[in-house]
Amino acid sequence: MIPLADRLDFTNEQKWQARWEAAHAHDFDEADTAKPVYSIDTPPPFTSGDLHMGHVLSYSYFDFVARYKRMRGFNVYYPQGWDCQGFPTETKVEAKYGRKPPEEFRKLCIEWTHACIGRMRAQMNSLGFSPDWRYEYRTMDPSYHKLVQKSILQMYESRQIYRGEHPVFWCPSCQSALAKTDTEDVERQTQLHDIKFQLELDDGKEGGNGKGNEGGAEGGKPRLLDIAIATTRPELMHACVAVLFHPEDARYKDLKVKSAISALGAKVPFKPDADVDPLFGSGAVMVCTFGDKQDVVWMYRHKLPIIRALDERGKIINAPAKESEASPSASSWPPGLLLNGLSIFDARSKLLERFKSEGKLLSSKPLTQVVKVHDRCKKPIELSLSWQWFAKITENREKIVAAARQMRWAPEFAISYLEDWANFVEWDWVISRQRIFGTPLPFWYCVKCDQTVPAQESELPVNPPALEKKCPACQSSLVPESSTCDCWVDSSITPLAISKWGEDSKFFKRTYPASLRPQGVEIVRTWAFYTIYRCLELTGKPPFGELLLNGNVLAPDGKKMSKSLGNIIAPDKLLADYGADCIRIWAALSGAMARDRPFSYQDVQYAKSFLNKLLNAGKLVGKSIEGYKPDDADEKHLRPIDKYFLHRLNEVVHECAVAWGDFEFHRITKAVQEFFWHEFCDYYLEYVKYRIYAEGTDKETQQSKRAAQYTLHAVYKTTLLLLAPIAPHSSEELWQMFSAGESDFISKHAYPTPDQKFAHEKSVPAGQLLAQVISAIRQEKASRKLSLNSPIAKLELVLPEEQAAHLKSIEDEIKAAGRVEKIEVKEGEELKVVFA
RNA sequence: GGACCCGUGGUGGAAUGGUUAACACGUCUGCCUUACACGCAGAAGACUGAGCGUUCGAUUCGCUCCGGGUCCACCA
Repeated sequence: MIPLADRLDFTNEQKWQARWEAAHAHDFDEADTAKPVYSIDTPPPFTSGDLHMGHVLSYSYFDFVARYKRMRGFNVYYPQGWDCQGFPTETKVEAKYGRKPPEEFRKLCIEWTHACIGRMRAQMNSLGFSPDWRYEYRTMDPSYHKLVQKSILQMYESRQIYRGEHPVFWCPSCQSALAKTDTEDVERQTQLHDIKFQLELDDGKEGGNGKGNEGGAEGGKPRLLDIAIATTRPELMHACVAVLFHPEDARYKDLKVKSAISALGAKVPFKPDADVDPLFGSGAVMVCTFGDKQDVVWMYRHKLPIIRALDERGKIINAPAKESEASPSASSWPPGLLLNGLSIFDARSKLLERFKSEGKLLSSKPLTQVVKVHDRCKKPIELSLSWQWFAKITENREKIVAAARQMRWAPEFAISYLEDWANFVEWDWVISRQRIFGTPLPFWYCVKCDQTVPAQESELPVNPPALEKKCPACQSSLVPESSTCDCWVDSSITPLAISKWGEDSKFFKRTYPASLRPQGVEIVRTWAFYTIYRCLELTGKPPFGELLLNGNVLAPDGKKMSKSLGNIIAPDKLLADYGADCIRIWAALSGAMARDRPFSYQDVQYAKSFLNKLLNAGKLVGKSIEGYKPDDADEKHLRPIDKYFLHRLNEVVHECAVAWGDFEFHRITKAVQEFFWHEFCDYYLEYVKYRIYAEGTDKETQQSKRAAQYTLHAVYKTTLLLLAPIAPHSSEELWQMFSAGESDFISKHAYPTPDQKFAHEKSVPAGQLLAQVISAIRQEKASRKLSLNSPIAKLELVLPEEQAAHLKSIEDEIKAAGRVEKIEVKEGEELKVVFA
């Protein structure tokens, strides 16, 4: 018997982590082709340098699963990667080193990221996570770039990826494209102007003077109807490409309109659209390219033409420079109105003045609106057209949803996030970013031939700006693509990366699709959606069997953890205060899936108490079974109460088996804890002490002792096995009591499964009666303020006849655990104890 | 504004179409009983967010409302 520590000592955890690593206890066994493979497509965390509690929660989840599956005989493939590239790193590196040329900057980003990974990997190890680090990957590695580029080329080949013009956020002041994260919302005061447009009606009637008065009948002109259009951006008027109204708007829905005529005389379509707010202004809205994001939505939806209204400096362009150049659709551009080259502000006042003089400015009133500004320069941003790369998600939405439905989602409702997104998505996925620290897009362009030249597969990984190329057709120099991939392009092929897609077909066949994809519920629309799409396109097969979704960890106050609120819980601090197993038990107890839960110190504290209990009970059990070798022959001498506890143990084993199937970690933990602590420790250990401590050498005493040892051994050992995936360090430490040596890890043993031989249904009434009697005695002692070990000379036990039948089999336990010398039974309605 | 999730003793959270609704923390009262005071025993504390409906019966099913959260969109 290896001596156990007096107190819970979680510094032992590092010892076990080192031993597991040295013994390769969690390695995927590539050579073993007999065992079924269970592969986990773990989320590569963004390499910020620190794990947060959300990571701790979700990574604990699938570490439980990995450890459990290993114990169930699976060959578990559990790699861990890192999502390295992206804007936050660029920001931090720039803040530290300032702006640098791209190559140098990228090197600094890589260096920075390696340092971050080092810290995060150490944190993962101290939490006892058990990935197979031999398969570690980083999205910034050349080998990963190669894979991403290969996937891009294949999707380009199959026409899933194309280049097109697309509006992006643009800062006219800094002259740079921005990601959404570069923007912030600012509330400001502006003017809302009602401007007169006209509708050209096509209802057989004829209009008169074009002023909208009905019923006139002069000449063959179409009838015109005046309407008001509300806008805060009159300077974009020349880019007006449509006027929309709500389909149920009674003012417009029954009109037969040929076209709308803008205040600048352009004829544009007049169409219904459900996104128009009929209560705003006149209920008619002009669509310009691009006043705001809604305009972009409408532009795609109604296939409207694009007129660039502003250049990269935010100056007006594409308005007629001379009167003779009035746009073709404008039947009557106002004479002398020259806007090109003016700033937004100047153009606006010039136009408003003009409209006012023409009577087209119907009203102006103040409006509070929220505008997007560049977070650095605080200047309002514009949407600007630029060449970008796209992936065709809109035409594949049904396919993606169908594939998602083939997978099992835990919990089920989480699939609705994906379905909603698929139904809602308005335009294709923009996969290019004008950033430096990202996977380069492997393309060149020939300006002369107007053609796109993809990289050769043999050239991968490739950074186009670093490789000069000639056009295969005309031999002129190609222009390299300098954009990089959106980070989701990298992470949406993790199931392919880990399964060595395109490199090792045998390995791929064994590990793809991944058995499990664990992830946060908030990235179903991105990570899950894009992964399903891309992997489906690239392999023809859905990427995973089931998905396990986790929610977010909130601060103890129920709010989102944030630096500004100062309510962040740091994993390192918790680790120092409680150790990994307590944190893991906390995670298991937070197991309400895909739901947010506040962090709870109570849970960690409770976990600590429980592990302490487990240790102390282990000391008693260890002492009690010292020198005992389990022997099935002892089963013959089991007392009814032994059978009852083996029966209960078996029920708990069964409950755990069911709960594992549903990833209900809290049920597993709760079931084991309650049984072990409040049944086994609080009752059984007290029942058997008299047998364990018995000195008698007679056969009967020895048999009874051995039967108790048999039961203690079975319950304690099984409990450790049940907990091993959740609290691996503590169970490993305590397992030494049963183990053959240091390399006999608990994780190498089979997870308990229900065993019919322990199903002692008949022992249940006696077991329950004993608990009731002991509880009644304790209650009586408490009410008399007696200590629990105070002896009772004579106990009067009142109980109904049907219960009395079971009394005989538990009399010894009542006497021993209750310190009762003599029992006198009386018949009565309900159970009662009297101290005589 | 849209979709989804949640609303149970002071706190965190289980469970079930049917007698007194787990468990933990906290509180109160005893007890240092030879594994454990990070413990043991006992006690108090909940009309299960509000209102309808289905049902013999609902906390559990349906609807409405109120409150909280997450993701998305955000306004001419």
